[in-house]
Amino acid sequence: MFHTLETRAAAAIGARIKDLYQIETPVLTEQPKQSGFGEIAVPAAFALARELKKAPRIIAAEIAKGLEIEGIGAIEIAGNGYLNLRFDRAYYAAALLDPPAAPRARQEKIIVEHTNINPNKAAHIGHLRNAILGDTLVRMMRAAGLNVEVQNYIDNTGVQVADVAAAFLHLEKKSPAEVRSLIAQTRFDYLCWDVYARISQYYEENADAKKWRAETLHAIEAGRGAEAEIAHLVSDAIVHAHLATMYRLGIEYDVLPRESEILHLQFWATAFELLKQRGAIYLETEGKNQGCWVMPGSAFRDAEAGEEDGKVIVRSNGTVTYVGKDIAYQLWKFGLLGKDFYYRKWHTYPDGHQVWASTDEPGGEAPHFGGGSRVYNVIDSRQSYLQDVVTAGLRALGYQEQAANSVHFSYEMVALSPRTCVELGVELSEEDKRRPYVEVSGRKGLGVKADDLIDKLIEKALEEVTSRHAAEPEASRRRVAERIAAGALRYFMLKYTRNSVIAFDFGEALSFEGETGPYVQYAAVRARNILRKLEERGERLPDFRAALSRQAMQRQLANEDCWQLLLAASKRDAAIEGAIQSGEPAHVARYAFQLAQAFSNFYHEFPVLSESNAEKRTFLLWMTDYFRAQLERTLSVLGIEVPEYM
RNA sequence: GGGGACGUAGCUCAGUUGGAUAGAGCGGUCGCCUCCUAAGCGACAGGCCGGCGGUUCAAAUCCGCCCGUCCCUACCA
Repeated sequence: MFHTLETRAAAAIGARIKDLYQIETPVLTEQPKQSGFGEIAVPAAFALARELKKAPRIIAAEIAKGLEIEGIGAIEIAGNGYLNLRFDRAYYAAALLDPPAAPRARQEKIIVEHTNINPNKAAHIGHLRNAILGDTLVRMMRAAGLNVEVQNYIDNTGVQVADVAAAFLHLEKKSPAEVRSLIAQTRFDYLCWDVYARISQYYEENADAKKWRAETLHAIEAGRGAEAEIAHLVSDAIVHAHLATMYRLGIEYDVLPRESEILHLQFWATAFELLKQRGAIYLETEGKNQGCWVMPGSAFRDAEAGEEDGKVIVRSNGTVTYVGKDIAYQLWKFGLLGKDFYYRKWHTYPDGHQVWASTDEPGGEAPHFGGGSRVYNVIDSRQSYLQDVVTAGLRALGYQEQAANSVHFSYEMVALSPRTCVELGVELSEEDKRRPYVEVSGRKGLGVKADDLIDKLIEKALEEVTSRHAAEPEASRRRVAERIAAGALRYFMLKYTRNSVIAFDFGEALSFEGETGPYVQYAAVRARNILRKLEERGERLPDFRAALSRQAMQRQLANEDCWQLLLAASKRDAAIEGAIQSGEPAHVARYAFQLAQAFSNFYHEFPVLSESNAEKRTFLLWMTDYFRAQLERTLSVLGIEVPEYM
């Protein structure tokens, strides 16, 4: 409703300005610094002052004179020329009594690719940031009525998988059958974590062993031999492990496009032809890139950079780089490749949602994937260079619109605080100890595994729950602890804006107080508790629309505190809309925290159930129920569930 | 060398397209559970918004230079 009034006021003032001065200008609105100034501030007069050569205050007065806007109670001129708008409180509250309108559904498809973890070891905290950001972006857009498809790209034929396959074969001396039984009998993603670190170190000490990598990659591509078999076993098992890890945080996918099919279905060959035909890449005949197909640097860098190197797309031995495959994949996402995958069912989530994986074998019914009009690639900022190359590929092929609709949804890495490294038993150099953070390294096995962190959070949450609710059955306490843990973790990853490096610290991640997920959950639980207590006393929630007249709302909302609280609670949709605009999930997290703070204030200031004035009590019950609904609706966009109790 | 990000309270971070007195959490000090759960609430302390210059009625925000930290700059992904 806030958003509606905001839009309406901006439009009305814009029309007014056009009438008065024949100037068409978008009218910006902002929030007054002080609540006493009203609900919306419009600084439009300042921009007009120069053009009209008049004092802003005079312009503001001209605009305001006789202007009436539905739902706006008063328009005031303040400061050097602000227009401050005050809502008609009763009008506003009456509008909030109506159930929220369903967001207008739009059919054009938006594709979000996230998670995208190499399937060769357990997921770590850096992967969690990616998946949580991506999943929250999806939830934000779906809440706004957009049609979103979630893709998780599986690089199951890449170097990292090859390394682990080679390690099992050559270092661990395991047959495919033995790997199969390891998968069945061990914590396989954790085992691979160590195996990958081991072979990475082995490669460093035995340079000639690196031929295993090339051999294995070759075998995988040909689909033959023990190497290929182990590689498939490893990547499939790890993908299942990753999906299970992410599901603990409520993260689901629609489709898993896999690199093996990009290879087998000749996606690259098709893209290669296109790129050659349209001159997007050229065969280098001299210099260090001789014999390679190269995209010129001018395609993806500023012209000023000039003589910079191009990017190799096809190596001199004829194999395609990762970026090349990524260009083919990006073309497919936009439906520009002229080819499609086949699909098979990969996994059915407990809630019934089906996730599909690509396959090269025709057959069976499957939904239609890909063919989006806008694509978000959630990938960390270190890969912005490669993402620029992918987008440049689209542009070079003449797909300007799709290039413009390719969004690299970038974010900074999750590193480890020096203190956390010490806690993990990692030896740090004197230099590293002075650094603000230490980078995670899969090759060194340095990092915090996602499932370990989640387990740790659950354990701590369970202690807290048990200390408060010892009488509840263990299974129930555990379920509550799991929700608190997931809420804490998701909020922790979302509270930072995207371009802030997170120096992961156990102390901060394990906190349940202050600006955290559990704080917001606690507010929602308390709101529910008031309503539950009401029922326990044999009462029911009144029909608020019948019980609260305009006059009653007018009386109750004359209380400034009540009005400010209601206003804060009503801004949920505006907050989400703003977060989509700015591409910043952290803004939703921040709003959730502010909403919870507002409710906590309400909770302390107004004892709802013991209120003796009947009208006020009904009003407070309505406020409670409204807060509850808004808290739940906001938390669900963050992917955070409300525990039964806390 | 080139490209990019960042520098705001002791610590971790917000700060909308330049706008009214720069905010939050943690940590610190002091209060508040006979009352819908204290994972909560209130109060206090804490700032040359890295530095210098410029643009403007107005700069933490835009521009230039400098200092500092980090990332990228592969025929790895």
